[in-house]
Amino acid sequence: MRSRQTRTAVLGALSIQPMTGYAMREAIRTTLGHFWSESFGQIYPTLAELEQEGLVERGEGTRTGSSTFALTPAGRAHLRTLLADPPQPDPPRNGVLLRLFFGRVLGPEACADLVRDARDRAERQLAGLAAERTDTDHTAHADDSPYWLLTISAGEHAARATIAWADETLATLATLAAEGHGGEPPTSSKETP
Amino acid sequence: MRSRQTRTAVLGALSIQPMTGYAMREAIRTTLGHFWSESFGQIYPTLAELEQEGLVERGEGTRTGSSTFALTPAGRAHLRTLLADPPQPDPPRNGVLLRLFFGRVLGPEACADLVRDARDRAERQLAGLAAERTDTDHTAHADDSPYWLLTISAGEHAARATIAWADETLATLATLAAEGHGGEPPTSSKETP
DNA sequence: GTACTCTTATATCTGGTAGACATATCTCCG
DNA sequence: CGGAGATATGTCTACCAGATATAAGAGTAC
Repeated sequence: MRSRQTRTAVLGALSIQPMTGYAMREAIRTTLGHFWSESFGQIYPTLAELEQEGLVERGEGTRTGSSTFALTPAGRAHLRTLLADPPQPDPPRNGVLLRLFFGRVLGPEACADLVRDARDRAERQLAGLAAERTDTDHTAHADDSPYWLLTISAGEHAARATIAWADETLATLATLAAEGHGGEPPTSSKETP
Repeated sequence: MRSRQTRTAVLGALSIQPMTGYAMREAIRTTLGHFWSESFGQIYPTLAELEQEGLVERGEGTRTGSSTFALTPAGRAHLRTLLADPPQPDPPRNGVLLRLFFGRVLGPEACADLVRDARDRAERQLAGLAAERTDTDHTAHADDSPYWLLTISAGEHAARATIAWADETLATLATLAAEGHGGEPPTSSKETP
């Protein structure tokens, strides 16, 4: 059985409106992008499974060979069950922190570059979320939008936290660099001088 | 070739001190746990690859059949290269936000439970990080510890952001519940009343 | 002193996933 | 009206995570 969380995302997307597999990927990428991701490799097999189980219905698409999927009543009931399941924790993987942890090998300046990049990304995300926030306010789905705004708010809190941490960290790294904890000698110098 | 980030984590761990595959998994789980994870399925094959390439050296372990791995000079140089690579963004997957996004189907009370759980987890993480912080201060690796503290600080910022967001969100959900946006009707009621 | 069990360490194996790739349909311009 | 590029759709493969099997050592009772 495919992961329950992917099924949740797929059924949830169809609970907003019927759509094709490709459209679903786009919707997930643009709207859920800051906290979720699915790839074709999951979406299509999952839709096929759900069709087998009678939880979604396949309809004609606009193009030959394409299909639009819609939620059946059974599918809607199943979605409620899935949403009530406890969330599965996903293993964290933060490439910036991994590099920073071994920062002594890399040196303070390179670490600072890394942190500045992360800060920039957070700023851009904050701007993107602000745009989404106004979009959501102007869009029709009045019953859903309060919940959508909660997820946007989560992204904003996280981004602001990243920015605050980055500023603190840059200050710390500056003093580290000044004190001459300059990391390991660069490759030009010998191991045994 | 196995993911460069896994190689980075493995070589980085050996840069602290030589260790066995099992010890490495433990070290990654306990020390890097709040921002990284690796499983045996990656660690052992990666170690074998790195040995082939002469980047690590296999030594005798304490038990029959066990091996201790140590960084070679070439391995240390390779680690520097890997750390300089730009971090790979990992696709986000936040189960709590996924459920909250479809919160209309689930109802405000169940959503509040979810958010309270997330808040509890963040509180516990904050406590754990505080413990790690004092540990790090008292441990020998003086050159590494400034960098380790930076990663701990990142975790603390993130956890505090989660707590602040949770408090805001719980207030919002309370008003939603009061206003009677009670989600979809429970399964007992009919679709067309 | 010896045999048995329980815990801990190590390695492999399987299902699931991400993203590259192949294919087909539209649209716009000549 | 025909063709080329853009866009939409679906499949395939290599890789990864975690569960599971296997083996060693320590402790305990007789």
